[in-house]
Amino acid sequence: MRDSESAKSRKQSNPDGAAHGGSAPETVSVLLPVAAGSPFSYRAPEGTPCPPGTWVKVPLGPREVIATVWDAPQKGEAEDKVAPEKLRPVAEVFPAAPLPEKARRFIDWVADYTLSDPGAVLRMVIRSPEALLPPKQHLGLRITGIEPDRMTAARTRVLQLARNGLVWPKATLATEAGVTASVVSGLEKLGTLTKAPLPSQKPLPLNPDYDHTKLTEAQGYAAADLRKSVADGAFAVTLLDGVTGSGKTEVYFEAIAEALRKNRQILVLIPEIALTAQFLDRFESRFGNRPALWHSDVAAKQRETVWRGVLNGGTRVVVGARSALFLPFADLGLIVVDEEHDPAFKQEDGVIYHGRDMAVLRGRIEDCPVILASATPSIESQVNAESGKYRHLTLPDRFAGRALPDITVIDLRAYPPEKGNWLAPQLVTAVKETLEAGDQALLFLNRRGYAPLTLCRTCGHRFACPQCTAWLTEHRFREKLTCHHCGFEMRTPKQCPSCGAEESLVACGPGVERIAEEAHTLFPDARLSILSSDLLHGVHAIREGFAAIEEHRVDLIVGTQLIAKGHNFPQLTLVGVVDGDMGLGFGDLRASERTFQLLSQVTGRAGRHAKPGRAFIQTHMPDHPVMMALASGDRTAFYGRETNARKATGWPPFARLAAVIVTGKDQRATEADARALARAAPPHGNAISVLGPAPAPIAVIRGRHRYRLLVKAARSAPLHTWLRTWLQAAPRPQGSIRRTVDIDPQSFL
DNA sequence: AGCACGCCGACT
DNA sequence: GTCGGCGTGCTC
Repeated sequence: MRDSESAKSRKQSNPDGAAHGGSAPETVSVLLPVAAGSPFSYRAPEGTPCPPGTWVKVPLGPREVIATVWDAPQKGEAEDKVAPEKLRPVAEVFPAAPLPEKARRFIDWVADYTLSDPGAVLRMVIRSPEALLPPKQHLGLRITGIEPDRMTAARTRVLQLARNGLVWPKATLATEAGVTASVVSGLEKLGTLTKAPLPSQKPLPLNPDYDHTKLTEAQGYAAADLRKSVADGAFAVTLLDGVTGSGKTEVYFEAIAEALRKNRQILVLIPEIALTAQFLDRFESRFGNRPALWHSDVAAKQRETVWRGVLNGGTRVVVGARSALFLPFADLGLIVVDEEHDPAFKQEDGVIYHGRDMAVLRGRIEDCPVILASATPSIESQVNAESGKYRHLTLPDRFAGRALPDITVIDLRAYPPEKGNWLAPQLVTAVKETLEAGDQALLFLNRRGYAPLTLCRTCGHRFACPQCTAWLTEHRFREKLTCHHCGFEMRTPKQCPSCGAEESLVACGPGVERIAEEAHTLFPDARLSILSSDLLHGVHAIREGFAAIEEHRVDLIVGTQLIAKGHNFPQLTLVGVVDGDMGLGFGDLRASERTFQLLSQVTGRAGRHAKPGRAFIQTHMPDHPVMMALASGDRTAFYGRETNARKATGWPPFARLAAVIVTGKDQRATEADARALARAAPPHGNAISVLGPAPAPIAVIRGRHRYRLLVKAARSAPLHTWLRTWLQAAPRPQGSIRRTVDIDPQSFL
């Protein structure tokens, strides 16, 4: 990764943890989970030591907040001057283990790197306040030996169970005895049963040697390499690069096994929570139990258990979304980022960061190995691997010698679909053959809904979002027109709101629902399923959708990118990409890379088991380098070409970018602020250039106008220092205008 | 982040 | 005349 010049000079921790100062009242520096620049000072509680990392509750204005004692400022560092009479005392000291020094340094570095307040980063760490208190002792019931006054049939059944002498959860005892809770309560009142603490739930043991999958020679070689890296224990980044189906997961499981043997903690980051179910199954069959799970959908109670377990070290393995990076690990020994190229690792609001990059940063701070796994690495990681900055392990073959799917590009200009349809004849034939053979086929289109635009045939009225620069997408099943940027929804009207014409509205372009409609007409007997995030709500629905495919309860699947990632479908032998050009149209610097990654991934779904697979990509640009690379399977050539193009034009990873987005309600004021900001840019020679401002591609979102400045810096330039100077020197934004800095922007919307 | 203060538009 | 919208600034 990059250097962050000013972070290096930031505070080192204060190893003895003593608060500074002489005879003055003892104060502690406390970092609050609020956007407040620097830590605040509080009066230290008497008699309770508060070394850095201690979790405390402190008064803040009219309320109390949970916060963390921070390292005292070093000599020469700006000290937080606050009048002694303003000092308020720490309200409470939690008995939990302190936030480890490395986690504190991570917070400081992330704040520094992303130009955020450290408090905003701390807020991402404090995600389960309940976990700071000792776990609640759960009480159950135990038999005492006191005989009840009368015996009944119900009481006999309860006592038969309780006679084993164990402590029973009340509800379990009642259910298993087939009685109501009142029978059990009655016995408790009589003294026959008494409350007793239930044994605490220990994390399930993970056995590094539970199951040894037979590895291929290439896998074994890579696994041995990773095991050694974990055994050494030092920071090193390895790009684990293998085509879809080459068995990357089995390989990094060996690294996890090694870290388990060393009794270290392990963090596995995955891009989407929809992928967890299958991952957990594979993990369990390798290690005998499931790892802890961390993402936004995990229930509060479970989250509390995981957070506490991570802090006290009892939880060994966490699998989670990018937010898991901010868990307070006691002793992290390995980080794995699976599908490291995935755009979902980028957090786009609040503290804006890239999960993969922050994982590498955390690995460096924790001094532990980091594994980046992908079949289609990001250009960034690929370049780092080629330059020797990252170690590079390659798995060339599909597991058990299975061939990659045979990919055919369909030129839509020469072989268009029938009028009003979206599937070219060649693809229709292939689907037909596949279904007749009793196999499954997938039609992929990365667009939700029925149609991305609706217009009136009579007057030309187009349905646009009232608060965004975007057309409304028709969702025919829900009979709604919706905006995918702000969530605006309206019922699909019967008549045109502009000219009043009836039966005049037409859908333009396809979404998955429309492809499903066409597929149903073409293959009326096929069992059809649509997999799209807006039709499957929650982890369970998605899991059920996947299960239906795995168990061959559906024949033909129409899906968005939800289906592209990480799943094995044994009977799936055909993948048809409806629109291979989506995403190539915009002038986004990563358009080619993203398209190549997504289409490699989705076509890789075909034929992962005994049967060979094939894939068809419909395109208007069969000569585009991305299409040529996919058709020929020449990945190396694609990466070479893309890397050279970036180098020649001086774009990342050969330069560094930062975006400043200026947003506001008033278009003119917003544009004026963006221009003023550009004018205020300090001199910077050739190493740093400011592009823009230009209206952002989506010029209005939620009623806020958006202008964008792009800062392009040589890799050696002091980008962060320069940005800070710039933003501090620029005139304060007025009114509702906001400036957001995005370091290493990924999306150009 | 909250939360209060303070300044301008619509109305119980 | 008030109610309440949001812009602004502060919290040790």
